[in-house]
Formats: sequence, C-alpha cells, structure tokens
Amino acid sequence: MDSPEPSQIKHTPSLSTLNPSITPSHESPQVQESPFLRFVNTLSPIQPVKASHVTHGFLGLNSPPLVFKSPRISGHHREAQSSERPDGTHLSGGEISQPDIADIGDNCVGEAHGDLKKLNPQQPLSEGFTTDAQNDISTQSCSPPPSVDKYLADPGDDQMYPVNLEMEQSTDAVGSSLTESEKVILEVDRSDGPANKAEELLPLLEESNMVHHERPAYSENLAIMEGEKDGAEWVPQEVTNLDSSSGADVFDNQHSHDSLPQCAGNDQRHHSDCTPQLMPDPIQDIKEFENCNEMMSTSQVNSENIPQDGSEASLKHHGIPRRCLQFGEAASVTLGSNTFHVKLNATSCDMKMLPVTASKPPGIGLHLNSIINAVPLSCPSSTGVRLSDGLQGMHSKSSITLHKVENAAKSSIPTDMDGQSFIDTRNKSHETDAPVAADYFISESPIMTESIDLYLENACDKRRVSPADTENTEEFNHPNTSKKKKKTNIDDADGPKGCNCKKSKCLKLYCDCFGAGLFCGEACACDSCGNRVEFQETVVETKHHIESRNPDAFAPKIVKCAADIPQHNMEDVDMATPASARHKRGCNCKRSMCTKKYCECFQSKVGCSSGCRCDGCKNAFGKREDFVAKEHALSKERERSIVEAALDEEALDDKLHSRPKMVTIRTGLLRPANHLSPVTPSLQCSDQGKQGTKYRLASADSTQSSKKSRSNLAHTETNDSQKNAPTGASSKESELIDLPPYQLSNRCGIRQLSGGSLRWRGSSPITPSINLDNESDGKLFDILEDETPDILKEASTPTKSVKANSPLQKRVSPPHSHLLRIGSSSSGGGLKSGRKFILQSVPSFPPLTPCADSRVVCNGKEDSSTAQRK
DNA sequence: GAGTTTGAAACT
DNA sequence: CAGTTTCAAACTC
Repeated sequence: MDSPEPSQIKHTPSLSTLNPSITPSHESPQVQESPFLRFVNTLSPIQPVKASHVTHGFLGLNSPPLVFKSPRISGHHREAQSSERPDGTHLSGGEISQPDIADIGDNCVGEAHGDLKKLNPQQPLSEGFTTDAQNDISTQSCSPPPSVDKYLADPGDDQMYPVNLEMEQSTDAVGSSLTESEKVILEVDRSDGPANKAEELLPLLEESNMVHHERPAYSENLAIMEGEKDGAEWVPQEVTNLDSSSGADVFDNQHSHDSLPQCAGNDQRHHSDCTPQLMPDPIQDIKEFENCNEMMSTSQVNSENIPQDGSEASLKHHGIPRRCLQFGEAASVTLGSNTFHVKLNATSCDMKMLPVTASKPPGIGLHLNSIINAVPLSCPSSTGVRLSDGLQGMHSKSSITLHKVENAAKSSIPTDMDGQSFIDTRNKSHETDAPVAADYFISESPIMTESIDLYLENACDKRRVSPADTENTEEFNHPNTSKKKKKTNIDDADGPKGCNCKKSKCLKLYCDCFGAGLFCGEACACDSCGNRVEFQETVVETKHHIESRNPDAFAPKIVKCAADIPQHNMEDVDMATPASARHKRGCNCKRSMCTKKYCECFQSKVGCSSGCRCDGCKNAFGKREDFVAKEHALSKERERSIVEAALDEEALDDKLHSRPKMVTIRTGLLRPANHLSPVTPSLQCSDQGKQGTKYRLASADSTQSSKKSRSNLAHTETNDSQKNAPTGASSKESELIDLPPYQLSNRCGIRQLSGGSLRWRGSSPITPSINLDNESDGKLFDILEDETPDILKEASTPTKSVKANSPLQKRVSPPHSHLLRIGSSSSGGGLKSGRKFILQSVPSFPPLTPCADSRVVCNGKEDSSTAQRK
C-alpha cells in the first residue's frame, strides 16, 4: 500500500497525458463522469471489461514501479506489485482483491465502483473507474502488468486480458470470496511454474523484470481460473459467452498447458471479443513475442513508440515491450482473435515495410544479424527496408528458435541470436551483405563505425565459433565453418574462413579477416594475431591508419547492385557478370589470366571491367575486353537516346519548366528524365573511383538545365589518370549554380550522388541511373559520352549497392569511408547510405537547400575531397 | 603438408 | 608514381 500512492501520483499524470480516455477511469473523476463512460458503465459488464483492458494497459503504464519490482518472485512479487500499483484500485492484493472481487461478482461494474471507492478513498472513484476497478480487480494480480504486459509481450498481455475477463465473470458467477482471492494468491505461486516457463520462452534480454510482472498477473489469472474451474464450470459458460467458439476448451487447454504461450493462445481464442490478444498458436505467440522482444532488443524500439506508449517505466524495458505493445495493441484494436492474429502478423509485416529510421541506430548493435538478413532482401536501398528485413529475419529466426526454445531456457535465446549470425554465414549473399549492411550503418552513423565494426567482427567470430557451439545452430552452421577452414573454404559455401597470417599479425589488409573488418576467430590459424577483440584499440588504430592512406581500404571491393540493376540493363546482361557487379579496383593479373582465384575479380565471381589492368583476361565471369566493347556500344546507344530526348525536350521547352528534372549530360546532350516514366533517374553509387573514368551528371530542370548544361558541354572525362583528381569540375559547377532553386535542389540530389558514372537503367534508356563513384565524389557530373566508353564500363562495374563477396572469402568490408564520403559529400541531403537515389520531379524543391549549399555541394572537388578526408 | 605461384598490399 | 618488397592466399604436388 505504501508504494501505491507514489506510484499513483506518478502514474496519474502520465495517464492523463497519455490517454485522456484512460485517465478518466482511474483518477480523474471528472472525466470519469463523462456521459460516455456512464453509458459504457450502463452497458453490459462485458464492455466495461474491454474498457478495462485499456485501463489495464494504462494502469500498467502507470505502474512503472511494477517493472522495478519485477525481479521479485511470485507471491511477494505479487503483493508488492499490488501495493505498488499506481491506482488506488490496486489495493494490496489481500485486502482489496477480496472485496473487490466480491463486489465485482455481485454488482458488476457500477456497484463495484462504490465498493472500490470505499476501499480506496484516496483515489476518487468514478463510474469510469468502475471499469477500471473491474480491470484492476480482475487483474489485480494481473492488472499492473497490463500496461507492462502490453509493452512487454503481446501474447502474454493478451492472455492476461482474457483471463481477467473470465476471472471477473467467474467471480461473479462463483460469488466473490476472500477464499478465492487467497487461493489465487496461493495459486499464483503455483502458477509461477508456468509463468516461469513462459519466461523461459521469453527471449527478452531484460525480460526478467517485465516477465515477472506479467507472470504474477498471468499466473494469478491462471490460478483463479483453475481454481474456479475446479470449483465450478461456470468458466466455460463465461467463455462461451465471450466467445462462442472457444469455450471450455480454452480453459482446459490452459489447464493442461502450463506454458504461457499456450495459455496465451487459448486466451486469445477465448477472448477474441474482449481482448485483442490472440495468437491462435501459442508458438506463434511466442514467436511474435520473441520477435517483438528481438525487435526491441535489436532495434530498441522506435522513438515514436515510446511516446505513444508513454510508458513511464524504464525506457529500456519498455522499449522492447513497447514494440510488442504496439503490435499487440494494434492487433487488439483490430480485434477478433483470428483477425487479430492476422493483423498482428500484418503489423509485423508492415513494420518490415516501414522505414524505421529510428530503429536503425539501435539495431546496429545487436544486430548485425538482423541487418544482414535484411540486406539481401533489398540491397541497400533504405535502412528502413533493412530493418524490416531484419525483422523478417528475426521472425524466421525466432520461429526457428522457438521450437528449441520452448524446451530450452532463456539462455537459449542468446544462442539464437548467434544462430542468426550463423544463418547469415550460410547464405553467401547474407555474408556478403553483412559488410554492406555494416556499411550502411556506418554511413548513417559514422560515430558508430567503430562499434559497428566490432559487431561485425564479433558476428564473424560468432559465425565461426558459434556453429560449433550450439546444436541449435546446426541449421545455420555452415559446413565450412569448422574451425580452420583455411583452405576448405570456398566458393559456394564460403563459410567463414579464417586467416592464416604469420607475419602481418592480422593487422594488415593481407589478412582477410582484418580486411573484412572482422576480428579473427577460432577459425583462424594466424600467428601472433593482433586482430582480436582484446586488441580492439590497436585494431582500430591500425584501421584508421590504413584508411588514412586509403579511405577505400575497407570498402567492399566488389560493388554491385543486384536490386538496382534490373535485368533490363543492357550492361548487366552484356557484362555477363552475375550480379552486374564489378571489382572496384579491378585486378592486375598477369599470369593467371583472371581464371584463378588469384584474380580478385574471378574470386569475387565478377567479370573484369575496364578498371582492370589484367593481361590476357579470360575471366569466366566476363572478359575485360568484352566488357569494354559492350560499354562502348552502350554508350553510343545512350548518346543516341539522349540526343533524341534532348531534341524532344527542346520542342517541349515550354512545358519543360514545369518538369522537374532534366539530367544534363555534359556532352551537351540533355537527357530528359521525364522520358523515363516517372522522371526519376536512379542514381547509383559506384566505387570505381580511382581507376575508372568519372562522369559527372548535372541535373537541372529540363529546360534551363538543359540549356545550361549545353553550355557546359565540356565534358570531363577522366581516365584512370584522374583517379584522385577531384579537381576540375568546379568551373563547370559554377554554371550549374545559376539554376533555379529547385533545379539546384535536384542537382544537389545528383550531386550527392555525384557518382562518377552514369548508368542508364531500366528498360528504357530514358531512365538513367547514376552511379556514384567513391572517388568521383563530389566532382561535377560528367556526362556520359561516346568518348567515354569507360564511363559505361565504370557504371557497369560498380553499381553501387555495395555488395561484397563473402566477407569471409576475400573480404567485403564495410566501406566506411565510402559511405561516409557519400554522406559527407551530400551536404544538403546527406546521402549517407550508398543508396540509389531517384530524382523525382520535385516541382519546387524547398529552398531549404540553399543555393550556396548546393553550390558547395556542386563543387565536386570539395565534396569529394572532404568526404574522402572524412 | 610442404612448396610454389600469384597478385594485392605495403613500402621505398 | 613507379618499382620493390612483403605477405598470405591459391594452387600444385
């Protein structure tokens, strides 16, 4: 009781603030009296119950203390909770619960209020309160959690609610009695068993607290349920009332099933009406729950969620639960158990789809795994996607783990996480992507780079190590993952292979592990390895040192955009490279003829490109000669199309003004983005950087830009000689500066992209995709021209979505520098990730991007230089 | 498993 | 920037 007041105080405000609707019930009598509430009260008790859910949720919300209490165990735990419960309604379990229950049973909602009021003079009880009171009563054991429950875990929560309802009704039918409440208490302890199981199931890292809260309530409910069941069969009746379908079976099921998930499932079934909860399958529930947890743990919840939830409890804890809550709530809102379930899934799906910006950062840490998973789905376009993907991955993982987990203890969960990494390792794509993902993270949060790297490394280690570790991971275990695979590794199955460094201490790029940004692990057979977690500082320093010399040192060597490059791409097809990927730097093979793994291109399973300096290239994935020839051909075609387009536009100049985007190629040819269906040229970043020629694109509004661009015709094509020379474009850029704001904006976008190479994408030549060259960075956008078949080459080579070959294979490391550059380069928009940018017709780009800024951006040199330096 | 070959990375 | 050396992986036997 002591605690309740403070808790109440705390909670009250929060509640009111959070949900006006909620507040009325508990503390604001004024609100309570609202006609609506009255009406509700007048309604069948069932409805109030529904309301109760809400209230519970709030109560739970209100009761952060509960969270703190969580560690407590069963009986005491409960009491403490009850005492702490914010609402006066939450009287001490013994005292309040009994009378309350009696009241409820006898009087239903309205009367209960009075009783409750009496019981809790402290709090102003209102009619609205009654509903709450019921909730509280029913839940008293449970009530606190509701909010918590919701936040913590959907399933659990869901379960709780239905149970509560039943409890209430049961109490009514049975007739309230202290004895029952006592029983409940006693049984609660018993119920702990199941609850514990549930906890085990719960993957939450921190869940313990949360779980405890939920447990007691849940356990109590179960206990009550059981007790009542035993005592009387009313329960089924009640159930039937609530839910025609489920009925007694549910109880039976609950009975039989101690595990939460099961119960939850049952509950869900039962309470489709009253409570949203509902995961038909306990397993699914668990999965969902785990997913939520994972989500939470990994992503740490969106900021958005937090406010909504308004949970007072520790953010951390709540964070996870909140995620769950959202899902749960959404589901609950929607309703029927089945529907709910579906929706829950749907929501999860949606979540996947959603671009969760906030989540990213959080996710970084954990979950490289998730990231990795995510990556494959959609190359690196948007973090949101990744996350979502990651979520999916999470789901899959969780599902997988569940089976194991059910029997297993909590500890299993972490293993699962590891398992994820394993999964990743299996799939080449995943592995390869991992670094990419990391890159993205890095790009987005440069600060995180180091940590990210570590994660990656750790992940790698896990990969290597874990497979052996957990049986569970068997699935994930890569066949190659045996400790020292040195030479076993390989192509398709590329498992993580360890390095075998003898003299470099694994602190040079010679070391594949180091080069991939990974720590050496068990799989490595290196001597005097300095690339271990213990030596993080050294490793980091070394990395910095290397990057200082070569910013791209840790960038993925193979750049490819699987997603970005549509089959349509002539280049891709022509290139004959599998994923339309190319080695960033190109190989320098002299004797191997690019037919052996000595050749990085070959090893990466990509064709050689113009960037290669190989002799007698016979790369099975694409000969350099062929590549060049094709590029050349393509470039001509493009020119043609461009010219045509330009002509067309000229005719349309008047209209063009309205049109947002023209991409001007320095060749003087205008490319009407408009031609392309949506006027959106996609830009891709390509890393060829040093080697390749760099092309600059200037996009501006169709007419003006085109004109200007024409004036600017000077096309700067840089051959390999230009490698690092960011210089030159500035003068050209100046021209661009004059463009109207929106034009500028467009430019800026392009600039950000400022990739060196252009690439036409899409079936129609109209849609150009611009590849960003790391090196080209900030430079003016060069126009693709005939003269520059190389351009095409480049473009083809590295389309930007970075995809490294299996890191394990030969390295794919997160291109910090690369991404960072990009981000830096894009002063205005900050294209941090190597995303593909689509120039859309943005009629008037908000002046937000001041011309000056754009100009600055336009100066490729500066951008590039700064970016690289960064 | 030892030795050779190869080419990238590092160094001058 | 070119040339050389170092290094470790890839390859061969």
